[in-house]
Amino acid sequence: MRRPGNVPRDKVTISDVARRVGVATSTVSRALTRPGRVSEGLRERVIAAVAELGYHPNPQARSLTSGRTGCIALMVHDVVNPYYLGVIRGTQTQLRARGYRHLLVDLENSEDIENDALAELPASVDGLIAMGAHAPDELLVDIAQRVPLIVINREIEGVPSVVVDTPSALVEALEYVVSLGHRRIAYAAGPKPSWSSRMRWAAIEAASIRLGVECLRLGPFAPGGQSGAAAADAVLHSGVTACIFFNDMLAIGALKRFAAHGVSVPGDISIVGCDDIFGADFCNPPLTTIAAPTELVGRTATDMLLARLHETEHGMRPLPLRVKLPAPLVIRNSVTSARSEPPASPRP
Amino acid sequence: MRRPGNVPRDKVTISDVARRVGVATSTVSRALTRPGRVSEGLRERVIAAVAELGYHPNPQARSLTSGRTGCIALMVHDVVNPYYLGVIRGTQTQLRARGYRHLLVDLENSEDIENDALAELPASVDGLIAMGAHAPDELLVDIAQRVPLIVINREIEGVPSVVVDTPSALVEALEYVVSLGHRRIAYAAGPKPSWSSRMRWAAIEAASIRLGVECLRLGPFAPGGQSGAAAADAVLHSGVTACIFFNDMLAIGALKRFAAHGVSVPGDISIVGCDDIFGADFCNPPLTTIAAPTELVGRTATDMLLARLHETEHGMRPLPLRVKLPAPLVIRNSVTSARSEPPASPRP
DNA sequence: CCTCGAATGGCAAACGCTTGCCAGTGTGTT
DNA sequence: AACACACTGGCAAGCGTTTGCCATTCGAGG
Repeated sequence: MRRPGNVPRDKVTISDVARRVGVATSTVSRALTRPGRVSEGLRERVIAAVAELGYHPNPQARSLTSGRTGCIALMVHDVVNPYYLGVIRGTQTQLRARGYRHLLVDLENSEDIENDALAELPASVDGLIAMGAHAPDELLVDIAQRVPLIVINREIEGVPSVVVDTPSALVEALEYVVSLGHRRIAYAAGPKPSWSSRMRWAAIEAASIRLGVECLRLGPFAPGGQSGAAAADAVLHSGVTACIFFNDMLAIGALKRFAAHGVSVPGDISIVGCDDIFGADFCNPPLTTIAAPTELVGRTATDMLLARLHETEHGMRPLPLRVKLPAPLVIRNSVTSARSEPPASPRP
Repeated sequence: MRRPGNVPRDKVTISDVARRVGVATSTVSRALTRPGRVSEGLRERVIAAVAELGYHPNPQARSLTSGRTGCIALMVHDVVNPYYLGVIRGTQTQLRARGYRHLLVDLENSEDIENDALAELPASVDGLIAMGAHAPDELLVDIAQRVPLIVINREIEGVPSVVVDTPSALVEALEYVVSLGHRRIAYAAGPKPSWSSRMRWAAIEAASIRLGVECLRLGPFAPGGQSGAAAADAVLHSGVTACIFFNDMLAIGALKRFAAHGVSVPGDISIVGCDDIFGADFCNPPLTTIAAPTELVGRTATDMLLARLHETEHGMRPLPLRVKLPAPLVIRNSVTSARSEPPASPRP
């Protein structure tokens, strides 16, 4: 499949194809993008010429006229957090299947970057999926009016969203922990602006009151692994016998710290994570956690976005604005019965 | 021609700015993109008008004429593999700093998708970073002539590359394992078309001959976690006392299988992984592995690509074609001295 | 004073494609 | 036979920028 003279092939444009077939460029364009708008025979001849010439439509030119870029942006707060992996895969798969491209925007945990992205992106993509955005509601609502937007793990009036129902599962987790005899429990909170963390705490707090157990709120902690150490220390000093962590990153980070301090999990302290990220099943001990259906989240968000895109085109009726996906509590080995006495202070 | 879709007509274009300032659009364009081409005073007035009107250049139109898209694609074989996380972060950071956008293309482990991507992408991006590409050399060389391309973890005549020197570290690992008394060792290979896996095996094989130990080649195995189980079984049946795995995904997958079979690591069998992915440090036991500097890999590849882009523009001298990054062997707890006898056969 | 060239800004032609509108051709209906 | 109309394809006007080239201005050297 080598080309004559191995000279870089000149750009072949739609008019080359048109000339080859002996029709107008508009006809080629329609043959390629409006199935049914041209006769089948012509269409085949066009396809043949396209293949023969090795024609690839220029996406820039295409989007300049059509106003569509064929590109969807996914904003995540921190690619390095494996939590996003599933979501990325989910959106990617779905997008690819529908012929869209995937712009991944890593916010690197920075609100400045988030603001920049939110300002620049709407002009270059057909739609936006924002995950764990920290921006204020109004900004997001504003953006949603200019470009189809789906937010993940956050609910805003007027912006379609998909959230995973971790609060319910967290309540279940709390009940489970309490049923094992724990009476003093902590919640290691995620970042202040995190909608998820607020929801999680609200659910846990309410449930702990209902169950008549004491539940402390620790933190906030950054969601990265290093903060896990700080969280672990806070947990230790709080004197609780069990702790629910905002997410698995934190929990795993804490696990390492506990190990370093010689604190046994779940012997000395029981912990439950959240999200069931990569690693939660093979850390030591394997983490009892809430399994977020991340890939499904990605697929669902993408479907909603795509549906929205086509809704505009075909004047369909509005689609569901909010989807809440269930997340099962998965019990592994990081929780056990409370001992009769509070845990010893950290050993050397 | 009506505007497509029913987009609110609030688009501010360059001619709005031009009108506001009282100059031609070409002048606005130059004020914005050719510093020094217009007088400083005018430039400031343009900037002011831009801010006042809330003008954002239309990226599509811009790239149509300029031929630049401001977009770089990163192709990875499987986003779900945490190995890529660091690389993604590295490219992302660097790209952002230089004002480029980041198209993430997940190949979903499919060569079809890889081929599609390789065919479509060059038209829509300014440059390409391909990680662990399976495509034949010629195709990659061909593409490299049309669009700046950097390959990661693969070396091809005529295509700039950055590779991690895992083979050297693997030799070191082998020496380490042998020094601990192991004499029958296995290498659980990665996918057939993987350049990395071939290089790794070549290095290990040569070293094992030099060291006078027996080294079996098992596999190939897909790099995903599930294949770890198959790999574990193969290892068990091969009767070796130690195994070096193509990567940590495989090793961790095997670890789970070993645990399920009641085979102790490193008691019954010693294992070493490769890459030091997220999780390698907190699995059970923590994995002795080769720490690939993934984020550095991403940054380096990006720098090379960007340099190449500007080299073309400014006629600079050619840049380094190949970079090889060292990867340290990190010793944790999955390797121990060989027992005097070969391990027992798998227990139920 | 004249000439020359750097500095500055404008004109208009692309860039490659999509799409509203129109014209020519059949086919079915009355 | 006349008419309506669906079906095809072509024309040409953009889409919002960039950029090659030309015109003007202005200061300095001759």
